[in-house]
Amino acid sequence: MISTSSQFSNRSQGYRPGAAAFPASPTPALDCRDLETQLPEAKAGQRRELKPGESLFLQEDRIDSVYVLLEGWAFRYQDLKDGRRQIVDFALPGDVVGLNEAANAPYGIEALTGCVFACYSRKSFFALVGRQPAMGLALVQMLARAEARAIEHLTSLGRRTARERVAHLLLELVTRLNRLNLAADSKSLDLPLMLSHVADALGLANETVCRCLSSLRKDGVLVLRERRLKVLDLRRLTEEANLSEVEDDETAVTAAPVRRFAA
Amino acid sequence: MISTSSQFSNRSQGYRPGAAAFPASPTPALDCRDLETQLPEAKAGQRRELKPGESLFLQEDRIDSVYVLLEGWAFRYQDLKDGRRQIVDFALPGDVVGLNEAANAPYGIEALTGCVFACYSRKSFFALVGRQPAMGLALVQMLARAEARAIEHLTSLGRRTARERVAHLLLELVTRLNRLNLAADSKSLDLPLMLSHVADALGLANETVCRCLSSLRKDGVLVLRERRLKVLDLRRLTEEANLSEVEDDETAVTAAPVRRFAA
DNA sequence: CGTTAGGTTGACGACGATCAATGACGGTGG
DNA sequence: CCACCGTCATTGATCGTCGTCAACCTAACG
Repeated sequence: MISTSSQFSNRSQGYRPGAAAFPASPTPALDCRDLETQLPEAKAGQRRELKPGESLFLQEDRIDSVYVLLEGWAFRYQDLKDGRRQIVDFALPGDVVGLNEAANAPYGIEALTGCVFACYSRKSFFALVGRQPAMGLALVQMLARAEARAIEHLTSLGRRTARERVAHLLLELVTRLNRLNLAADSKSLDLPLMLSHVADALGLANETVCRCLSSLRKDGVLVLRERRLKVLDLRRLTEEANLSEVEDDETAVTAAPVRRFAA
Repeated sequence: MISTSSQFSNRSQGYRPGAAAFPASPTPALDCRDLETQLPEAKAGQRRELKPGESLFLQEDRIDSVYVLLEGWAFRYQDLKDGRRQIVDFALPGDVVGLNEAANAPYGIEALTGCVFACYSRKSFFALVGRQPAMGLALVQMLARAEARAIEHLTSLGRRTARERVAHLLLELVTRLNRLNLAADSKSLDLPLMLSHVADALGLANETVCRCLSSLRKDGVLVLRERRLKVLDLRRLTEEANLSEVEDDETAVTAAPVRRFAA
């Protein structure tokens, strides 16, 4: 192989030189976590706390509430009869679960870290959101981003190689965490993921994920160890991810992060 | 080959003997096509007609309208730079596209058959839907079904074998067409799909799809030839599909079809 | 008829799954 | 303190599913 690990610095500089001029973010600087801080009548919303590994609900459970994830990471998954598991997506603070589903959920939700959810009845959730136009807009845009992610995820599983899938998922998570201001800095952040989570999200075996990560490390793209991800070469990572033809500026790592109200 | 076409009848009988007692469908007997028939003020909605292979919009196009598919089949897809294509889902009459997306769509929509769409501005669409509670409910349930399909699709690509994927997709389409009363009978129906569509939807090569279909035919499960699908053994097909742990009754083939208003 | 698009089948190889062994780490109890 | 254990990460060896390449077939059409 080619020696790859000796020249990080010249790569990590200069990513997207033109990106300094990215447009001012048109997204409202709030998300559904702000229901509570914005609207006093939302205070009634009950809390639900989960420890890592606990479930918010199970596949087939009846869902009558809407949950806003306030803190922590969770994931949606679907199990097959033979024990195979597919992780559908990861939920980060500000994400809403239980919104679209009628009657019985076709999937379960499990906490990855300690989680805090705000619980609303469907009716009161919509009433609250409707009370503030900016909140409705934020919700619609959040759902649109979730759908875009779902489609990219589908494309990953259908048409990307193992290495591309791993790169793509990590890039997605870096992007989302940066948007939320949850990254230590824009290149280094904590991911509460085990290999098996990545594998179950990407339709791969643990060993394959491990090999891809080793190989990406060997090539100087990133380092993922002990729940900590360092992106060494963001441009390379973006190339490795093999994004769809046209990638929204919205989803670029450099997008303006959400500014929190009442921090 | 083995002769496969000689014994349909004994198989197609007797599927789910207990299913005669399936509950009365709680779903409202209408979908977004009924916006026009139900609400005179919706007549203003413009039409857009597409021939097979034409695009409603392309990946990256700016979407400002909501489209209700009135007739025909279409599909959403995403392309990678290297030319690989992933079909995200198929749209059937009554489905709505352009609803969730903010700004630029991360995918394109292409007509599979001749298609007729009703076009609404986002605002007027929501205004119309809001005018009739049953319509809002129908819309929410349609979206919930679409999401459930998306998750099953994701699970297919991530965790099902090629044969399972093919069986699963065909079962899904049979189910949807039956619900819409678009099947000649419940076991035989027209699918305007080429091998490449199935392959692109399932993340497989054309040849692999072809082999799976041959093998399913050899095993007496189904016959797909010349755009016509005959399900010979629905129970077997369901097993082959390797459904997720708990399958909603809602999605069973035997579910009550939508009753159309003002046919 | 020739041409083309799509479907079918075979041969072969590659990517990733599986199986297995080992290592690193943290917790627990002696 | 250290042996013991369980969990998870890592690496190697081997195997199988499915992708790729190629040839051929069929039907539609000009």
